[in-house]
Amino acid sequence: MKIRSKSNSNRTMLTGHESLIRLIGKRRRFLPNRQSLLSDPIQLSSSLVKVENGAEDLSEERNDNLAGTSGSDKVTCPVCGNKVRGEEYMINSHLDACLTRGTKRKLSQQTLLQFNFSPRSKVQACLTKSDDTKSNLTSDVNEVDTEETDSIIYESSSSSDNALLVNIDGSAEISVNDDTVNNGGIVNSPSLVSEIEASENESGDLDDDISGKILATFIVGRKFGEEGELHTETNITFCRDPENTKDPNAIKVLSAESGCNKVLGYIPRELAEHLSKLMDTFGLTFEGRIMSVPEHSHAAVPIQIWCQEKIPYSEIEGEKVKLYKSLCQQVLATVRLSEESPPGMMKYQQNFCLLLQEVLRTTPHVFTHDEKTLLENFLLLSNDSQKLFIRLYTRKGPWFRMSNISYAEILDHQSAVKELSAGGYVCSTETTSELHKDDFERVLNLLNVGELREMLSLIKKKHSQSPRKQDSISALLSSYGDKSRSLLKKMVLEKTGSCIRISPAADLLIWRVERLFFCNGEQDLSAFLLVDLGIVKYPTYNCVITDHIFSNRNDLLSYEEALEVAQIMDESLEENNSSMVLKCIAISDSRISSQTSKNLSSPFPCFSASWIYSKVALSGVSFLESERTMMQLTC
DNA sequence: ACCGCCGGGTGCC
DNA sequence: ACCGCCGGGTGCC
Repeated sequence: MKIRSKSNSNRTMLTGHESLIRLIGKRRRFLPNRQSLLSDPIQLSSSLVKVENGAEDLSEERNDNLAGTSGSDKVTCPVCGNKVRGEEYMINSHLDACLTRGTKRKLSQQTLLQFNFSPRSKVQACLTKSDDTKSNLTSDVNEVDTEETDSIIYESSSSSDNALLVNIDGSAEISVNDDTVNNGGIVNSPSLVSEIEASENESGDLDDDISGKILATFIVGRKFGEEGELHTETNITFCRDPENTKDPNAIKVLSAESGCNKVLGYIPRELAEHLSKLMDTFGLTFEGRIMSVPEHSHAAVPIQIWCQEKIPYSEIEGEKVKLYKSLCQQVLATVRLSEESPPGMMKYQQNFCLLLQEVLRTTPHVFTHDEKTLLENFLLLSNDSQKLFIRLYTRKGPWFRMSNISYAEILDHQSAVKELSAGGYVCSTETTSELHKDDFERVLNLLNVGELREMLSLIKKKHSQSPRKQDSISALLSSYGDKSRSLLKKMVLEKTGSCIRISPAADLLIWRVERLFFCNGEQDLSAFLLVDLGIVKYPTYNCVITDHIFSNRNDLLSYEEALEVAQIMDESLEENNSSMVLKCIAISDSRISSQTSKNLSSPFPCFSASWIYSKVALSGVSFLESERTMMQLTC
């Protein structure tokens, strides 16, 4: 293998590694195919020769991506702004170093490469995001000049970094078109949109004044107010809470009965965003009443609100009339949107179900019949079951002691487990006759140190009182050999009580659904919460899907397998495990050569297995090069 | 969630 | 262990 650069390639060990990390996203705790991948016999020595050649090709390809950087052309690093020599691994090393600086990764190398270093490449847009279905989001898919795209991308990404994680072999265009606006889309922030909307409002619809209208919404944030009994038909009033640290637009809900002193909760923030301006700027006051009282003390309470006052249009200036009407429209649109959410549903639950429905709607062709059934049936489960499943899915687990599980919003945990278990969504030690070895050890880990010590003391042996939990566990395991293992299992389960986990099948399937929905491995359900809390705001756009990212199930499966190899490579690089790095290179090499032209025909090459494997091989080779250089230096 | 915060588990540095 | 520290769970004004 040729050492490419005398001084620079060894400066960082991360060459190419960063882009691999981006492809992988969050590491999976369990790789379903880890064993089979690694036990697959591959001729290491012979394929390595090929890999060397392959690596040359790959780096050529990468340099092509860096368009126009042949020879000693200089390019401007988009991160630090410095001029960098555009040759060989210099750019990669530089970018890796730049991106690794600090702990926060705001920019992705891939994005940077595409948007800044390939000015001549044709653009093919892709849509990925749809996690904010509250907004009408438009991303047109068409070919545009890259220069133009660059500017759009940069503007948008400053306000919403993740929205444009567009990993296609090209780039993306976000456009806000007039249709969106006229459809009454909710507009959160971009001033561009508000202006258009304000100017095109005279379209004659009657939805521009809320005076006299009854709006249905909810009381939320009840845990922040005074706990107290609520009653249907109670009259309520509203009061601005500009001092609120979490949201300057906050609107308190007060009980009208008890002299307006009791804070019942707040208006949902999306609605308060607009209502507060109506209250502040136009002095509107609202009243309302409680429609029904939910069973859970923290659940949203359905209410109706209205405003009696009329705005005397003749007395205010034209500009203000426009603002007023636009605010009213936004309020009405927000209310309409929230009407779709069934009562008693938690937000995370709504989001999860929406994600499921969306994926079932857009990519049914990648699932087997059984998988589709499992997903569809989830939507039919009871509220309790859905909530419990989602809560557990987002936790680390995989095993949980039932005695440790308790959620305020779930009424009956036991029957939820029963239903989930019957549907194959969770496994329970109650219903599983024989625990697998790995599973047993994970369950054993659920015991705390005290409990473990207690168990150890039952054995006559003078145990060495090591305070370490892992020591106690291995002591226990070795005390009970294979023969008495079932006895140990029984004792442990007696201590833990009933334990449950998400079933491996459901776990894998939901992971796949998330991956399909977000088109990356970085985002998960928490992305919804981020939007709900207003921590990130995405621009308004519509998804126009022109092509399936995965044309069939097999493409998806081999892509997933490639991601597993990528993760193994990532882990191996991290722990400097050269032999495993070699192994991954060999796997990648054999996969690439067995499905050569596939990625060329795909409309979205970076969602192909070959693409992943090329990155795996590239980062592996870079690692080995660095290692070699280091060795030379130390000799 | 890239935050803050809380609260449990853990250990003799 | 009446500490610090680590790491998981959580968040809907």
